[in-house]
Amino acid sequence: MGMNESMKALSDPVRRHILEKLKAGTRTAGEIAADFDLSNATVSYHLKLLKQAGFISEHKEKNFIYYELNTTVFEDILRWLHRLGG
Amino acid sequence: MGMNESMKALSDPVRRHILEKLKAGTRTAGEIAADFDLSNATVSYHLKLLKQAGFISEHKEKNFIYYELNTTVFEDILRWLHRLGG
DNA sequence: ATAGTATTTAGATACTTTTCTAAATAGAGT
DNA sequence: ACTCTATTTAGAAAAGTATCTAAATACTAT
Repeated sequence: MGMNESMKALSDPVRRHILEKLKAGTRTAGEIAADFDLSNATVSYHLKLLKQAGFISEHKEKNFIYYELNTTVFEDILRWLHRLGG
Repeated sequence: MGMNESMKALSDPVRRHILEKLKAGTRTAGEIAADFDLSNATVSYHLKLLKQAGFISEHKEKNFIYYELNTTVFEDILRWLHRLGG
């Protein structure tokens, strides 16, 4: 975690779209992948980066992996942006 | 401009540092470059990206180019972050 | 045990970004 | 006009990121 990892994570449109989707509620990896014209492997890679940056967390259930949004991480970024231009 | 350009611009630590420096007041390209262990050409490249994304603006005076922070661009990003996690 | 589904990991390739050096531009002062 | 300083642009090399396909893992259900 840290500012750099967070900002890098948010710098890709696919990853921002994933977060927006998860804002509406928990989703499985497959449901998330279905939104994109990308292989599941690629979406899995993006999920991994978001998870590493702390934006999402996962839990297994049956043979699905559910992802959910983790809002606490946004605070540092918001603080930084507010200090600069908010 | 647009979300993608803004986020990409903020995704690099050098560029974030430049914005922080400019928060304290207008600076010339040279003064900004002096903060980094990078060539002036490289810093100039980062300034160009920040300018294109609308985060900074420039004006010439003698043979210096002064850069200054442009806070209005932060609003879209703040809105997006607030909607998601704020 | 086997077969099927969901997802990730590995390795390769293509693309993008960052950085450098050298050359170009522009303006200031002599 | 010439020289000096400030800065940018061009082109190339290096590093980093996104993507794919194929193989691996893990769990379910028969």
